[in-house]
Amino acid sequence: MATIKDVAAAAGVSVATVSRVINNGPKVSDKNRAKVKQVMVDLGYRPNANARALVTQSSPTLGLVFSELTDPFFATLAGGVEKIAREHHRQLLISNGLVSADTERQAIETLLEQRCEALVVHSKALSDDELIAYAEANPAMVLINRHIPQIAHRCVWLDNRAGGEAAGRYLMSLGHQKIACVSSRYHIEDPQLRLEGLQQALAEAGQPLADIAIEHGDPNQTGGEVATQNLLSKNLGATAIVVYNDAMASGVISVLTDNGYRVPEDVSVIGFDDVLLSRYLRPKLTTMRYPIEMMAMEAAEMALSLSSGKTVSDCHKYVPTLVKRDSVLALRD
Amino acid sequence: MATIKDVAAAAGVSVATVSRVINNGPKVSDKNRAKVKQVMVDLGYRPNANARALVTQSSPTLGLVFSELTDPFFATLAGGVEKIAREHHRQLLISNGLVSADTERQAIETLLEQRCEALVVHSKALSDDELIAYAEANPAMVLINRHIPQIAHRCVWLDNRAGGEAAGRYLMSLGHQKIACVSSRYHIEDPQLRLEGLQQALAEAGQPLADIAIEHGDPNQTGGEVATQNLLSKNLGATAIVVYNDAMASGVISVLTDNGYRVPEDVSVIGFDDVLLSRYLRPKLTTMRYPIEMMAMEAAEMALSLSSGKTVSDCHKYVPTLVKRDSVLALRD
DNA sequence: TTGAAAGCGCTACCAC
DNA sequence: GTGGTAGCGCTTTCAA
Repeated sequence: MATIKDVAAAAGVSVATVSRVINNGPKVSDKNRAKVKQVMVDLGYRPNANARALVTQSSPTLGLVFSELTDPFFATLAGGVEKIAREHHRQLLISNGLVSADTERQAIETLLEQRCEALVVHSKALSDDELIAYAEANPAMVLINRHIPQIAHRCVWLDNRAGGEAAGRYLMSLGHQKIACVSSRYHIEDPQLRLEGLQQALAEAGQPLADIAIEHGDPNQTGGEVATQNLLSKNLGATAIVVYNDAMASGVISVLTDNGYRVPEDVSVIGFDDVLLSRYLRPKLTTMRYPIEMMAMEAAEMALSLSSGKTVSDCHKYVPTLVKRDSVLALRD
Repeated sequence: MATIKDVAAAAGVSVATVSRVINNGPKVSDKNRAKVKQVMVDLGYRPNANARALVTQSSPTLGLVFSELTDPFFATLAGGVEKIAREHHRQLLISNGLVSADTERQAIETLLEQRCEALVVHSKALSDDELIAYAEANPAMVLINRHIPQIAHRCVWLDNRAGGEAAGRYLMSLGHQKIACVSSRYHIEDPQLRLEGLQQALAEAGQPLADIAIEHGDPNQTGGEVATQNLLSKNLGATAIVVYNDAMASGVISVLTDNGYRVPEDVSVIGFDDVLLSRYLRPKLTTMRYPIEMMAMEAAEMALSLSSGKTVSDCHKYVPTLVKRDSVLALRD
């Protein structure tokens, strides 16, 4: 592959001049500029990004650590980050953290070795302390979907508890009194927070959630199916079910339907996330919207701002909003 | 950030020795090795990947050019590539081609500037000639979802035509005679090929697809809905509909249901792709499986093999397979 | 087993 | 406007 020297030699100018042309620098005669450009094309010259990064001490690259590209939720997250990277003409480097502490650490380290100028990290496995240390050592690193008070200004997060509360309040406002919950033991804190929010809302209204009304499952369709079967066998007589996420909710609806319950006429179901899926389900799923794409975009913008030395505001909390579709029925007006 | 010189100085050895330790090279005394390792930790030293890439003339990086992360189909593609990259301890660099010739070219150029050691490219907008030129200039570049005869050994592709044929044959084998098709004008050739396959299968059986039975729409749920409304207004009396992809099929089913047609009792529907969605739909969607993850994994493996000078076999054609679920009814046994 | 030094391709400074 | 050149952080000879 041709180097800058080859171009300089072929064009009969110095490497300095070629460099100026590459970088659209000033002070190059039109004649030389044209000539150099022509030679670059003829030789198929392509500047070496690594050499550039080495000498400028930074590469126009945005690193992203997260887990499962295949999961629609994470795909949307990645899509948001990619969009911002593209707008800013930055390369996107992706490392999978696999939701394990070792792998997440490894993923961050690799990206740091690449000298990415900015970093968006989705970490659920690393400790607060370790992330704080990373954040302090790397000014252009932003956390997404995580809230650590000491570095709050570097965290873009969702108030899961408020989401759980809102779901509970909404159902109660429609007259639901017997409410059940399909939660998850997914090894992150989100399910627990959503459940706590729900419990608090119900407790405040004097109709607390019975322990027996809570069922756990894997955070996917099958998990929702299994949990619902368990729930049904308890014969609770719930009129509404609050579910950890939309994927589980699809399983919930499926098992309810198979067992002769109509949704929402007999049982209302409310999901969480508002991934694409929720619009494909029948009935269309009422759910708490997790504005993950918007959050990912903000995280990426923040990281890029920080890398250029700008300061950012110190609160990036998002609150889930209710998306009313067809899976919840009003028991009264 | 500490450099190799800092480490060498602090450890009282030369940079050459430090380099040997970094690369697990031989010929370093245990004493020095331990000492250097300790110093690296103390200083928070992290090798500069750019400097390394510069001197070794290659970086352990796999580049991927494709379009929409958010689309489940592409997310699965990216997931497959990511998996292989991870297994081989390669970084993943992603560039969005946006299905436009200029952007796709730009995306490839950027990746080439990074001196990626291998490249997987999903291009629908660039011409055969241009891609052939790229492939010849870059031995470790592999195309996915595209078949160019001159560089067939570098193409991992799906026989869309065979998929259309198989769908048609299947429906006819179940006794369907009035078959309609919801296709797409998406600016790539896939829809056309699938339609041609279908037409051929029907023609061979002497029951050709009427022009009037073909409706086009955007390749998404809404497109499927609109196309189906148009189809219904023609009053064709079709007993089965072959749809371009699963997302459209969801729209097809939805409009059919809203208009009082039961699926599959009144009308059978068959999709294409077998994305996650097809299992969430009710009825579960019968569809032609596009083994995109497997294909993406093969493409990534191939690119990596090529980059290390290995040769690869010269045929990487995949054929869609029928996945029987619940949206197709047999009119006879 | 160790170190000195050349050089990867480029940018940016300084001199002209 | 232009060119010479130091040096970014690292690997890899070659000598010792």
